[in-house]
Amino acid sequence: MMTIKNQSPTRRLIPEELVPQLADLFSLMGDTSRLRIILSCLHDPISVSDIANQLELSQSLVSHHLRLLKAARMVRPERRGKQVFYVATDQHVQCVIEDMAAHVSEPHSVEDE
Amino acid sequence: MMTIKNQSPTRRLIPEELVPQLADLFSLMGDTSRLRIILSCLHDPISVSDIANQLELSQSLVSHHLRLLKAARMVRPERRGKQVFYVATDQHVQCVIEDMAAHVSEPHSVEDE
DNA sequence: TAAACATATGAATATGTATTCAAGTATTTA
DNA sequence: TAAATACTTGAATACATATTCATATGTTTA
Repeated sequence: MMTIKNQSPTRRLIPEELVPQLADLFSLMGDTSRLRIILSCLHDPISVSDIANQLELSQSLVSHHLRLLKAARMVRPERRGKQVFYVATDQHVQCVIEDMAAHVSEPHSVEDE
Repeated sequence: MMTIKNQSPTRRLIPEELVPQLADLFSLMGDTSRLRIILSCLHDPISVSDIANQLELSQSLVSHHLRLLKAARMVRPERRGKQVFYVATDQHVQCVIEDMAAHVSEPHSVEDE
């Protein structure tokens, strides 16, 4: 049998005091409206009204969500004249989403759902 | 003003129909008790009562949470006699958590919080 | 079999929060 | 300057859900 690389070097322990912070971030991503908003400004800056139009959400709602996302440093605002453009702060969020998508795509038997 | 939808040729890695599923998963990880439970059974199978003792949560609460995590295929049960051991189904969840931890550790100025 | 142990589940509650509406602030334009 | 545009914010509400308690189910042991 082939030797399998032990995963211990890649294992990173999550310190207990980080858990609430992490949970807050996951919670933010746990709302479909907010997750769509995150996806909208993941790669390129986009204005609030463009997000609202694209996702068919009220501007007020988008703004409320962006405030939370901004507070969690998941997005960063950038004013351009009358408009405010938002963009994801770093690439980690994108990685998080892609990893989760990989989890969803993981094969599984039909009986365990 | 501008009502053009889909105006940018953004590469959408995440298909729209996947969003609700992803949001559900993130939502599950967005609760501190549940996130701790996930971390408890991330690497090795652990019994319900051991999780409850370790995290100082009631057995009932742990069981309720495990039911949701199991339904989302984030953990998998395995009976051993009277006890039921739970373990994470795949490594993607671990990656998700580590990516998010990296986001938290990302350097940032103190004024934007 | 009954008793014990381990886990699961249903109902009730209390707390949180997504969304809407109305009003406010900021920036540009006439 | 006032008006128009773009966004923000506070309050109210409707809905979701984390937790507890009591009870049920499943498994082993006496």
